Amino acid sequence: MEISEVPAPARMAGLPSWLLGQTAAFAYRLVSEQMAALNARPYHYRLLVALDELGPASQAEIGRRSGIHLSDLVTAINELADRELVLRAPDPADRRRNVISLTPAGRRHLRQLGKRVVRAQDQLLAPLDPAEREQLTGLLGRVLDHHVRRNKSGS
Amino acid sequence: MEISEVPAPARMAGLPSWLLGQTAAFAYRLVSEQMAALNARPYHYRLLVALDELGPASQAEIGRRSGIHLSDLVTAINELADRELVLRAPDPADRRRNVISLTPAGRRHLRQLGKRVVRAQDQLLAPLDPAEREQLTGLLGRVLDHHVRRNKSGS
DNA sequence: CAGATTTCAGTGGAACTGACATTT
DNA sequence: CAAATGTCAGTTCCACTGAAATCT
Repeated sequence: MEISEVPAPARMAGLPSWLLGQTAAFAYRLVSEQMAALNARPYHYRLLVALDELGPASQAEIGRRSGIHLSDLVTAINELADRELVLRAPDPADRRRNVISLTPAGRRHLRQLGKRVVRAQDQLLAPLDPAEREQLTGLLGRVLDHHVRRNKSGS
Repeated sequence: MEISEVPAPARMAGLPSWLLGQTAAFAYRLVSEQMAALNARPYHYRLLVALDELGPASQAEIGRRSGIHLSDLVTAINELADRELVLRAPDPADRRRNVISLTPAGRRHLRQLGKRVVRAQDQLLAPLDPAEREQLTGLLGRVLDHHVRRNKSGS
């Protein structure tokens, strides 16, 4: 991901959708770079966070919580299970299910990733002071909320 | 693109990078949907805007201006040339080059796309009043600027 | 049987890499 | 020859579809 050096065609530069896309790309890259140092991908962090908040859970539950597609979850869990950061065990109570749980190593990994995510946020928002950072997250949160609610009812 | 219904795991919901990614995804989808009605993709709009600002230009120039990768440009121009929205002609002055130019139909197409892009922005920012919209674009612009400048020198 | 869960194979767009031929 | 240009084939990542097997 080298990302266009943004010659900023005049007509694009003012478009919120374009600004969002470009900024999100930088954000994603910063986070990815931080993760890569621990051989991790953003999906791993999202998954581990969801798992940490849920406790041992089925893949379907993790999918709903993390927003990761079920088919992608399979892959991500495979990757994490191979490194013994999570454990995948059949649920004796419901044999359709796998119960996924964090291992101690997984918990450590999550903490390391967390630190790096924070670092990436700081790099991302470097030009903004704390008040402005809150303004930005506040505005984004409201926009996002609006669309999330619309989509929930629509599905 | 159905997009996760965003169950907003607590630890993600506050992360600017996550908010940006999610919001950008909605923005991208809104723009894409608007374009799809005219059998167009976002790449087409970016390309046509660049071309309109440049006037007849080589593919390399369009790539630099639009931020679209040269190899992707080939495809996008093929698609637009097939519909006679742009014209690809060899440059007599430099036979390595193709000169790409807008046809009248391409210009009309661009105007139609422009209207739809505006509509998408409005859908995107629906929950914000005009002052807040400016705040958001202002903050995003500053963040983006910071990273663009960093990357320009670094390449 | 409907419905949920897990898995797998595959699609599509965006962005990129690498190689190549051609021309300046 | 180095550099620029255009083309093509292929890769990676995210997000998603569709289908199947298994189980409640």
